[in-house]
Amino acid sequence: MRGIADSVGIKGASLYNHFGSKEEILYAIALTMTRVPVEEHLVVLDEPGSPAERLTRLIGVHLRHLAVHRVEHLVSLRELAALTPEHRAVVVDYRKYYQRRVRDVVAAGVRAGEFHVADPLRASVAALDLMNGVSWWLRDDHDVDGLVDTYIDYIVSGILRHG
Amino acid sequence: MRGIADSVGIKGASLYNHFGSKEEILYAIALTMTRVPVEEHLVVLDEPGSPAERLTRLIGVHLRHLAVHRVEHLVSLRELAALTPEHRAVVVDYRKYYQRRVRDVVAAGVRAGEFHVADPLRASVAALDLMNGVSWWLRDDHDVDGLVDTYIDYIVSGILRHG
DNA sequence: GTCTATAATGGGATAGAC
DNA sequence: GTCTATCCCATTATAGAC
Repeated sequence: MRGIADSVGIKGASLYNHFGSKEEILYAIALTMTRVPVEEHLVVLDEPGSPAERLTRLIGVHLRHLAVHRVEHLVSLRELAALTPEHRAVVVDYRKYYQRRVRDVVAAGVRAGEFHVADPLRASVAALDLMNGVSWWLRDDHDVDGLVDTYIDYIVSGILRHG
Repeated sequence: MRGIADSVGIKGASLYNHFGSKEEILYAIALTMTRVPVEEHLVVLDEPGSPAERLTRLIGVHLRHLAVHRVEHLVSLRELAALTPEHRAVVVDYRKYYQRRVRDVVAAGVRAGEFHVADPLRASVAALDLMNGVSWWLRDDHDVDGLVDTYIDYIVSGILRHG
């Protein structure tokens, strides 16, 4: 709490004018980091285009969001266990839904003959692990555009064998 | 500490007959989880065979080790920040060395015309992220043999474009 | 809304009996 | 080598002045 307060330029005790508890702060971070992707990223999966085109767009928005909110992403993962069971369930549900939608577009690509994997769920888990792994080592001086292009290639052309 | 003691069937205070501090326990876990892969896995990179063959064997031993020591793997990642600077440096150095050796075999594969990636370092980071991501969701009832085959395919044929 | 001061809590660590 | 009892201290949280 003191660290958070320091970074905002106030004392630890003053945080309690804005949040009821530490858990509430962690929940706010974790909730934002899972709800925003569901509400704002997944729309690209409903736009026109082939599964490969739609997944490609999702990889872009996913990685760019992660690049901007790297620390919050790590916090929401690390502190998931510190949430109340109720709050944790909300976050986990958002994550599961996101995962499911990625799996669905992979499965659609397989049905359309664009992708060639035996197990769409496993491939979508791998794709998300690959993307989320970026948050462990990304630095501000990295070229995000190049990163996005490379990871689209790794996932779409690589893991999913498109084209 | 009390949780660890419970799982061993003794009281928390009795742990101090075996370890001097909590940090010492965490260091023992983290050190084992980084030194063992360096000392025991990397030998497969020195055995005969093409880069693709040697990397394929490394993926196998890496994932099987991770499947057996899933919890320790997560602990050593999560508690890295809890180590003393000296201990953390040792662990980080082992990890960097492992990473470097994987990059080297990827680079060798590129030079040999087996792999087709623009940046061997980035590809090796992706490959390791992909493998290590498994520890977040692997369960005891998963088929590790099938997992290994799939991930070899994702990495070697997928990301690295072999064959 | 922020501050200082302080309470309350939880968990790492120690002492000493057995 | 394990136990109970306790200490210690960092951290979360509250009280009340300004």
